[in-house]
Amino acid sequence: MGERARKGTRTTPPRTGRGRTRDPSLTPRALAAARAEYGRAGWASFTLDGVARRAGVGKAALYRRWPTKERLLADAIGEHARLPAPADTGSLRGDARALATALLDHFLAPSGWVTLRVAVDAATGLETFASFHEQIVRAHREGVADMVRRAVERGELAPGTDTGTFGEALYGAVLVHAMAVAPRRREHVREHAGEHALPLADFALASLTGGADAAGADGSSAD
Amino acid sequence: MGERARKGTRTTPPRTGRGRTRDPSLTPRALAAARAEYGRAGWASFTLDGVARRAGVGKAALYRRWPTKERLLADAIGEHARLPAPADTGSLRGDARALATALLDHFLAPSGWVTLRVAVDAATGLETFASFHEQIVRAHREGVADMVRRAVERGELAPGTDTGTFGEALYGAVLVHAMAVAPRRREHVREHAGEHALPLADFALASLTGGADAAGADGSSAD
Amino acid sequence: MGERARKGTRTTPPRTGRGRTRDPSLTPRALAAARAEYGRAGWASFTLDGVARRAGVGKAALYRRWPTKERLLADAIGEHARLPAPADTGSLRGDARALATALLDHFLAPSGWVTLRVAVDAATGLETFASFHEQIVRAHREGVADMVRRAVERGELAPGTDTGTFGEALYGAVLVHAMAVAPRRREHVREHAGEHALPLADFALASLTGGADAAGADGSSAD
Amino acid sequence: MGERARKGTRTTPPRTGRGRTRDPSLTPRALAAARAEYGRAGWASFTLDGVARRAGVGKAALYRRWPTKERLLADAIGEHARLPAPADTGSLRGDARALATALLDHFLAPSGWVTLRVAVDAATGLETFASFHEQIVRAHREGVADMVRRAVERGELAPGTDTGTFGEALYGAVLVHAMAVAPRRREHVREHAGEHALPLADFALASLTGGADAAGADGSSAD
DNA sequence: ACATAAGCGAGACGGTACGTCGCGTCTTTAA
DNA sequence: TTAAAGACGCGACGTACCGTCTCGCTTATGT
Repeated sequence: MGERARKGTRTTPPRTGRGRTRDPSLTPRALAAARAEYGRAGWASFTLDGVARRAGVGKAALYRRWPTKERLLADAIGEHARLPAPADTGSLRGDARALATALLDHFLAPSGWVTLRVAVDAATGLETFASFHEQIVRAHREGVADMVRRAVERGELAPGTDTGTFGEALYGAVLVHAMAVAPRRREHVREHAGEHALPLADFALASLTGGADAAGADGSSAD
Repeated sequence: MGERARKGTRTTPPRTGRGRTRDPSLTPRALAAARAEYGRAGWASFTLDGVARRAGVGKAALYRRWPTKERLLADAIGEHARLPAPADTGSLRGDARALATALLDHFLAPSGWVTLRVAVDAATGLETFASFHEQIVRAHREGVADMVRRAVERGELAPGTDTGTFGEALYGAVLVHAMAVAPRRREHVREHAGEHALPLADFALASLTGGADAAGADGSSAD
Repeated sequence: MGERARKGTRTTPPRTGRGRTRDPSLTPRALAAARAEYGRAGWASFTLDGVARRAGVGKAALYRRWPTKERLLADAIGEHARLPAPADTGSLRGDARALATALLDHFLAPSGWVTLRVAVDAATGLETFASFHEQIVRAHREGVADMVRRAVERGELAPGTDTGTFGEALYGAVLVHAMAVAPRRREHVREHAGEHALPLADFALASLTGGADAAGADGSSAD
Repeated sequence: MGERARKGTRTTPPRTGRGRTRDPSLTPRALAAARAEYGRAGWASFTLDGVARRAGVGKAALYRRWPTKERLLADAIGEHARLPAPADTGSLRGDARALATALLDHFLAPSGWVTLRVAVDAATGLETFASFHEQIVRAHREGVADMVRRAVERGELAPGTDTGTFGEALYGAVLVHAMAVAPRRREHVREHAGEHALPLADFALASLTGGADAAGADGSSAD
């Protein structure tokens, strides 16, 4: 998924075969230049002209690969501009804790705000971000659904357990927690992401398991 | 606090007397225009020319009051971007449900995205938004703490209950829920904010209270 | 007419009074820079970026005054980018010869081709040049009509003489004569514009007056 | 001359043998596309990308045949932008009228403006159009000379009649007449080219025949 | 027959200029 | 002195062409 997904953020490289092939060395050069420019003084110094000049590349070549400045930066800043998906650790609690830790690490990474920004723009309804919006929704909806399905198969949860609210609470708690971190403490907290994430995961789990019989009857997933 | 704080951010506050007096209606007009422009599409669409045009004001008048774009926005947002704070409804459940409903309504309101955008910008670490960052933290931290304190006083919760994670889960769940709403359904969901907010509040409460008395009666399927 | 007409080629400087007045020193600076850039290597080296840089001026200031590169150049190259109109010399022959000489000088001037180019574009039907088209038509139609009217009043021509064909023949002959001059000889011919123009004027006059008094004394057929 | 000259403008003409032979249909396709693009809005709209696209041809194929844009245009125009030459109708008046009609039709034709545009560019002094310039000169000079020579042989004109000014007046009058036609009337006027051309031809003839004895004596060459 | 070599449409490449827009400042007239 | 209006120098934006350079393919020879 990593490879394929990353490709997806760039423009259609459909390659029917016709025409000169895109220089494969150009993309990483551009990304490196983008990181360098961004690193100089943040978004304000992040100029496409600057990136192109530094990379020794034409602006057109950049626009051929990324539709907007933001998407270039997201790609440059990396893999992390994509919401983490749950992994299978063998137990529901393990899955939830791992997911919460990964999410917290993601949001606190230097590149994390790109995700947030794009998420907000996507939610705003800008047509450009429509597809990204779906990705976000799926990340916390289908992703969590899988996690819960595995738990049900293991017998950890009763069938029919509501997954929507659980996912929202889990992702949301981590998100708000990350946003509440003072800027200068972000790096420190990130290094101890696990410790911060544990209570968040456990809080969500407590409601899911402890309150299963109470809240499970109504399968209403408000949408 | 509003008055004092707002004045403080502007330049040379009073005037000794000579010459034309500053138009007192200009400042609020400019702030309203700033909010409108920012809400349109975020920082990218937040243009001083645009604000001046919309407010029917000269750019010089803006620079006479705020030293930078950022400060104008911070001042503009300070008033209306305040996250809803819990109210006292007489019961913890009532407080939580009211808060969740108010939050959801807030995030889904046309102006609600200003909060999110600024939150993101604040999380970015821009110095300009440092003060705003604190406000957000307080909103979900101290605000919820008050709510929980009241519940403890009522005997609904045991003393020493953890409030931080509860607040993060509650605010976060509502936030993610709002972000997951498809753009064209925002208005509709907002009109039924209560139905959507209930499961979110109850989910967070279940974990807090142990899930014993989680709301089972309502099988309301929002939407 | 010169002053007013030249102003007309620039964008509406209507000046209601509000706002900063346009820097009056900027226009001549820009025109000088335009001439310099154009002189470097002709149209190919005539770049708006270059003009702006050389003049120490923003591109926007240029676009505020001239709608297109071509119009800037036309203005820069000068007064001569406007078709000469007949003057009153006291006799029809004098008028015609003066007009032919002025026209030939105009077309052979370094700036003359701008007139031609715009004339062609205007004739093509491009909306932009619609008004310019009218000016050209008037120049050889009404202008010549005045000249003929004066001749009729003097008794040099019979009333009701056809002026349209005369004007077309006169302007056209000069135009084609100018176009036929080899590029490297343009300057030289221009210095002897009178000698070249005389036969052209006389030829047209001969047809108009019946050829009875065509100039025989100076039999110069230029080149 | 057409064949030889055209070949000369292209690069390395022949081919020893090896490799795929050049597509003989490509050159005319490219030239037609070039004319179409140039006719659209002149040099400004004359784009190699556009020519290639319209002709369904790769840019490299164009550069393989013509070293520069200018040379391609010159070649493209060389064929069709040729000014009409006088035909032998049996009488001077018939020749002149036929020529004027053909010229007017030419200038009013959708492709006619190519002649004008190139004429202007040629007059500009661009080296590229030097050869085209000569062609224009010959068209109205040698062509008309032939016409007059025939008239002299028929006894319609006295030997030694000045032909240069006559040609310039005739070609020029038609040219200016065509340029003065309002864009939306071009088609209509073109359908009645004969009626419009008659007075122009007759005007020039009147001067030539009526004023022959007055203006014919001089053989002086100014310059 | 089959390698060799050129031609072909397509289109990516590094550049340069385009015309527009926003910044933060400055300058005008009117109140 | 403040206000609205708007011009100013600057510089980034995203687009379009330039002339060059691969691509994968098609066509013609020469072996």
